[in-house]
Amino acid sequence: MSTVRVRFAPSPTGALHIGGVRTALFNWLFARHHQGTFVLRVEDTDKTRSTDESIRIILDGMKWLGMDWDEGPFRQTERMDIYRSHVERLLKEKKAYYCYCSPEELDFRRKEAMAAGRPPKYDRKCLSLTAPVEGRTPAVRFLSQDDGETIVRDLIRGAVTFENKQLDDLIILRSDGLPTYNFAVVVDDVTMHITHVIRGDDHLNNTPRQIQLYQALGHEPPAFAHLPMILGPDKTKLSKRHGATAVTEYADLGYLPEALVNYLARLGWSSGDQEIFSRDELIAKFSLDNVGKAPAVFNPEKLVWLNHHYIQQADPARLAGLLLDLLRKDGVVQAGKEPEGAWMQKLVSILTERSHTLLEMKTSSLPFIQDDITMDEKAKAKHLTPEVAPMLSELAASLRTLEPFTHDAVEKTFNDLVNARGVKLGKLAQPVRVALTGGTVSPGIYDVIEVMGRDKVLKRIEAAVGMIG
RNA sequence: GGUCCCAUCGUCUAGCGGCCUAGGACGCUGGCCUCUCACGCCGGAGACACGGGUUCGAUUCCCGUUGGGACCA
Repeated sequence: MSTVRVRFAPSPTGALHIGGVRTALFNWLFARHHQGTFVLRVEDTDKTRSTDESIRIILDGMKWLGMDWDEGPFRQTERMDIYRSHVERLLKEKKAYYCYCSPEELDFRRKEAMAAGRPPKYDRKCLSLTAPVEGRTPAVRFLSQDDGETIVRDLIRGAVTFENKQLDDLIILRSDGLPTYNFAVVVDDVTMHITHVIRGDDHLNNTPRQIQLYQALGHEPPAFAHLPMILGPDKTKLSKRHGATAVTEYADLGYLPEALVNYLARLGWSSGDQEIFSRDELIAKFSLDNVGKAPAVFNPEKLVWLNHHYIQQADPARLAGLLLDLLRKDGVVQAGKEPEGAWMQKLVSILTERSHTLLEMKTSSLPFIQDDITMDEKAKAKHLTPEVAPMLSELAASLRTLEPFTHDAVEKTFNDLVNARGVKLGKLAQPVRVALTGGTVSPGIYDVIEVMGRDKVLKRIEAAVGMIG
């Protein structure tokens, strides 16, 4: 079997989109599974909408997700000579012809055809031309077959048949000298020796034309695999109005790349009942045979669940680093004045369990990092009442001299205190929690006290007592 | 409008003629655990779009209908 060569070919006209990432992922997994080559190609012929900034964002997104490429990134704008020489060849072989029709004329005739109930297909007016039309720059059209049918043998859909008479002579080179999408793709895939074209479903209708181009160019078409689309909750094509759709946004929202990869892999692909896949498992188990045909709705809740799972699995040192990045970004922590690494890891370890995203973790870390807390008035009214003040004072007194200042020792202090007073633990723990964090939700109170440290703890309990005053 | 694709719980999916009174996961929900919130554990509700065939037997094969999507303009 020949070596597998696949490609991902995004247009740099904006952010790296979730749908695009899934396509990239399946190509990447396919390549890695078969120990093949993964080519990255930037389809930037649309000069008005393509930007270098977009290219950078796309490459960053790929790197963030751990999808490395073996060749490229190639840019179509650097390959114009290649497209033109292929156009020349087709013209010479009479497989293409110049077309001088203006957009207005084409539009008029199209409407005319439709009004007459005929398919709006190019009428080959210019095919019979023997001399150039004065004062006009021609486009080049591909002379397609009008008899028989073209069959797309798709690895996911099976054989899909198109009648050739439905296909019209597509423009391969525009009058401004730029190749059209369908032509550039074919030339690129031929010259880059792509063996498997794995792409979105939205290109299935383009495929028969492309197959004809392969044939005209004298090349065997690659294998095709058309992936089902990813839809928004309203079952239409995923787009901006569905919320976050760019990979970078997920990074900013506090998602781990492995969570996004795992989630995207399971969108349209499955391996029995398994939900959690490591990168290596994905590579080992990925197969086009297990890709579904139906479009999939993007479900943010399941992504959150996976993210939570991967946060639990992640190395605390790594999480501490990511958390620090977020804190720095918000200006909560200044560069050069970061808390000690070991302490950050301890903090992370008590926050991990209830963090579904890094953003959540950042929020819950604030009482431990900042000098001041934001007091939730409702929590204060409910828990910081006059009758708990003496108990809080007593606790502060005990904690002032407690050695060692650890989870277990703090626990003993709490137990002694509530036993002596004959109250339930919650009667003490909740007021302390509110005093220390400003709210009613936090990790276990002994953990909170140990990690927060004696100074902050005493200061805040005393402040709470003062507030009850 | 034409062409093409698709159709299992709300969502992601398993199922490739009998193992299915349809399995798993997210979400929802009842309970347990418990210093709060989570986590975790145990339980529950919840789907084969419809109609014809084929077959001893259809979620599974074929046809049609309906519904959704994409592409071309």
